[in-house]
Amino acid sequence: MKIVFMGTPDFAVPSLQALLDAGHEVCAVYTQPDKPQGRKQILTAPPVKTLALEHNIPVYQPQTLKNEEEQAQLRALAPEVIIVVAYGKLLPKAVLDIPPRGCINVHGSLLPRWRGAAPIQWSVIAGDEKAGVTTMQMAEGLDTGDMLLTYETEVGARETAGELFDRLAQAGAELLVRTLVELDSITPIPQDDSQSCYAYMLDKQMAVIDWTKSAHEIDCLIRGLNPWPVALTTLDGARLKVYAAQPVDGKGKPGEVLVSDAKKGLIVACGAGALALEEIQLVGGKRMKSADFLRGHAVEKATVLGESKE
RNA sequence: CGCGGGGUAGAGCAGUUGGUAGCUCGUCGGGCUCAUAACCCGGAGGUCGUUGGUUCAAGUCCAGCCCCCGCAA
Repeated sequence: MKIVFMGTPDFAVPSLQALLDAGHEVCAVYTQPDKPQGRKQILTAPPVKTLALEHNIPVYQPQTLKNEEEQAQLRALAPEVIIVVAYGKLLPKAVLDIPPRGCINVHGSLLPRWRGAAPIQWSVIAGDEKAGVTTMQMAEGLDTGDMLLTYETEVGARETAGELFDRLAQAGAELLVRTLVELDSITPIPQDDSQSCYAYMLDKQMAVIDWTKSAHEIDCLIRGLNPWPVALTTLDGARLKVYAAQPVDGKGKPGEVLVSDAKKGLIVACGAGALALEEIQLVGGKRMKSADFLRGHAVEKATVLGESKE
């Protein structure tokens, strides 16, 4: 099938690869403009662009698809269908109407739950037992199109958003190829709007751990924010990132250090239960196991995390 | 030249006003114990990121370079 592919981050890469492997004619790839990244602000190409260039596929990186010129160009490519995977831009109706078979989107959640920008992370943060990928026939609106196929999987008790992300990216690619094969026989299912919820973009503010919450809730937050932006708290006023933790038994004032031992690591009380911090990182320092951390940093028992100390 | 922290034994950290490199853990050997992530005794292990400079003498001062990391984007 003659396809225009729109996508940007790592999540979209397996899908594009799968389309190519399946022998589809990807005549163009649309992706976000290169952006400066990292400490040195180096202009970096999105992962999808890199893959496209390797296959000598023309790459377009318009700022917007809302103007007539971009739409005309897209029309000239005459795609049968447009595949959208985490492109990062809303497609105007004029664009949705270009391909005869419409636009098909791969979304990282079990719609209508978690429409929006960061569905996978929110699945983990919310403690959902199941997550998945949905392909849908795109409509105007944010992830509101009729559903085509669904892939469902359990979220591992210790799984991080990053791990789930990788699994779903792969599953999404397979689901996409299957969707195209079965397109004619699939009956689109409208979403039940009353069951929908939104996965807003993650920001650093929500990354701050509220120790009055239960150990389980905090654990989900930590896993959901790994590998980015990573859950935060403070130790004696210094910013401390928590990459991984494990719920354990324990009781105390929320945020209080119950155990600080070079062998047992750090155990911190939560609103309900406690968390054994496994991997942490202090400002400027390297990321390490909490036991390693304690060999070089003295943490008094009864210290309270999350308090800004004078 | 966006701001800032850091590179010292396998790991994590100290190292004061420049003067022969320390701590905790691990590791090896021995001991104790019904037992232990327990305890006791002893040992091994370091070109102090790199290059050059100042000095009688530099991990410690100065300059350049490499690498890691946090913030901001």
